[in-house]
Amino acid sequence: MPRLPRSFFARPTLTVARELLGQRLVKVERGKRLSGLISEAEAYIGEEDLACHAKAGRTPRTDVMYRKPGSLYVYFTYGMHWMMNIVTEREGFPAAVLLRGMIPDEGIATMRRRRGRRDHLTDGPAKIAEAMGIDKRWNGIDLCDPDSDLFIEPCRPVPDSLVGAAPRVGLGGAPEPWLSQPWNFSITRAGLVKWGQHTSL
DNA sequence: GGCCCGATACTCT
DNA sequence: GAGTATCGGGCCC
Repeated sequence: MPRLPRSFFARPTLTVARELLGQRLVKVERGKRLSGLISEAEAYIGEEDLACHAKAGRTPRTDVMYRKPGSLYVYFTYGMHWMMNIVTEREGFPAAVLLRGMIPDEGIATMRRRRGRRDHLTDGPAKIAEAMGIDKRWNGIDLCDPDSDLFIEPCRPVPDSLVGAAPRVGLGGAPEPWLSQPWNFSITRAGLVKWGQHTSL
């Protein structure tokens, strides 16, 4: 199975976030594939970015952000939700892309079961993690290791005309300019239609 | 569709 | 002890 190589993630985080749109997130469970196309991704870049967890430096939680690109950073928030991020740039520099939206494709019945048969399967970061069965056990795994059961498969590129950039979501009181940086990338609603996808997004 | 709010436990101060 | 890169239910359009 083809998977995006480390060289894809070892680039500027904004580039990686933008280019992750339209790529396929795949998890193999007991030989069965769960997958979806990434529709929204958000960049967090370095200790200077005061919206980034690494603003507090290297701690037990943020340690993975300093590791090699292509590592998975999974963290827990609001007392109940897991979030998936992919580490970017060079080893030693803390940056990552948060996966915020996905168009479900393979294994939808499994995702629906995990999501309690709710309609909105993967239109939010915690929903993706729940539908894909990702929790702390997956923190630190390497998506570029040919043996890992989680990876990004190259798929259809999304043209710029179908992509929007916006401020990042849920940052609350983060100071400027970080609060307003347009570091959230998504396939627009019109773009989703053009893609022929019909989802709850 | 929208707004409001409570749940819930981990992380760092 | 405060804050949190969210979600879903209740309610009202």
